[in-house]
Amino acid sequence: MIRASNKVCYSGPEWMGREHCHECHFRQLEIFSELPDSAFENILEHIDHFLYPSDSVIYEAGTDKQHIYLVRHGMVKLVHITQDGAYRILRLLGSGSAMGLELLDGADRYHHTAIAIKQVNLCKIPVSAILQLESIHPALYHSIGQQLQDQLNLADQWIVAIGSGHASQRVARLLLILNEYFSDGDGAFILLSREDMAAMIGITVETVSRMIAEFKRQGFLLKNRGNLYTCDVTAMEQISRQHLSLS
Amino acid sequence: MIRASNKVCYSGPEWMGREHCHECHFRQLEIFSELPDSAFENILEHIDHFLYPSDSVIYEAGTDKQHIYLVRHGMVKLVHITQDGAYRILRLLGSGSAMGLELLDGADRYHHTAIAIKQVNLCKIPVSAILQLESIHPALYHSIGQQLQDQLNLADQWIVAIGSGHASQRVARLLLILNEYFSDGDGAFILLSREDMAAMIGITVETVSRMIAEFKRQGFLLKNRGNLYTCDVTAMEQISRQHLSLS
DNA sequence: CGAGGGGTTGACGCCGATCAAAGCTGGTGG
DNA sequence: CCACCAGCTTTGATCGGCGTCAACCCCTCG
Repeated sequence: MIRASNKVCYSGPEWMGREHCHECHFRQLEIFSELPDSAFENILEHIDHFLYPSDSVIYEAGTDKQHIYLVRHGMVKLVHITQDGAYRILRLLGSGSAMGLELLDGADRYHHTAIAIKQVNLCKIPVSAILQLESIHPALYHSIGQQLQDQLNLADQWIVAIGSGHASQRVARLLLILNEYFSDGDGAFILLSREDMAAMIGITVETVSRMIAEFKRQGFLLKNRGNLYTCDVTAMEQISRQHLSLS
Repeated sequence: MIRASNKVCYSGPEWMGREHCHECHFRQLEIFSELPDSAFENILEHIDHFLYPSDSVIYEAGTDKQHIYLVRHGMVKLVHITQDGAYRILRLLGSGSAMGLELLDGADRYHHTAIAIKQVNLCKIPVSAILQLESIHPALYHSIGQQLQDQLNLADQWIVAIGSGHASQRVARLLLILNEYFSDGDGAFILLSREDMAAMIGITVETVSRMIAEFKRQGFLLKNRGNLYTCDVTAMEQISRQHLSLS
């Protein structure tokens, strides 16, 4: 069982102010893309813009209740922690994703804990501002519905990816997901910690380590620079279908 | 690996007509509960009402594209089938749930295959009718967003339930879900086929059978009548946290 | 330089996949 | 009414993969 790591940090995020909102790509974020300029004039004053360092907690399940968050840049994990301390990563969110949408549908608390993986740049928007915007611009409903649908698709894909197969297959599927959704322009992605990978695909840290090490030895996983890696997509796709036997 | 069973039946559903809509509890279905009576006058003529027998296919991934479905009564499994024939059950839907909502958010095909488990009573509604209703009554956006949120919660719960733990724990969690969401007034629920359970929690048919048989022997799972069972919730909760060792 | 945390590797035992066979049950036809 | 059959369930035997525990390596930071 994977337990919550003690490496999380609760240090406060850096406040980036509000004046950035006018010129920022805010408007290109998915959920606002359909709205006219006029919609923002009275609403911007309520939106804060923050920078969260790696491993910092953005919100915890059951707290706050007042804001939803939009990821402008970076990478966030949504985590479920059970009473006995086991923790599972439910999904990864990147640029353009929204967090905390459950508050818009009558939930009285966050359903997950959100933790930054890479440094995260995000906007914090009061629920009341969203509700107000919705009533004036029904197009926002579409965008939020789209977000929910996207996350549902992610969750479904996750169930398929992790719900069956041997350890090598699950790790291969995880690498394919990282490659597809979280790679930079060069097709390189940050390799997560073994602990995070284990918490995502439901196997132990040691087994993840063995698989990753084996992939490296076989040349399927190559280090670029720093913690950036590229993977052999063809090989991974084959392994994701057919077990790679060690020994 | 669980393969698609050949027991599915493609026999056509029974058409129940349209005249039932006026007096039926249609209006109590979640996604329409907020609309006024007047909203339905011009829309009812487009809504069909069907009865699907057990094991019949309601729709297949990639086909039709024109309708969403509302479950009035019964039980449906949403299934994902991979190219190589492996199949997984993503979730179970009961009364009040909607299927095919992905068509409202720009998807050009169904994302899953929907198959009746028990006999299913449902309404088939053209996408165009929903879009038309939405434009007149924005309250419908709320209901559909709520549906999406509910299904996202289900998927999240599923990931937690099946993504980790020993076989006995997974079976226990599955029984708890059946008991909570799919039991009748007496707290009794239909025990699914071993094959369906296996496809849901990612283990083999034989292992599921061993666990269920053991639960019966220990008195944690009791037969009421027919295929209706009740389970010892306390025992299941304990097992769901701590492995039950055979032998 | 030592301490500490993450990653890697090894040894071992258990759990569950796999293959095989026998029991059960509901449906069909004689 | 019973024999029979097909499909599902249960049970057994075996084996491989992965969890578990432990040791060691490597890198970073104080």
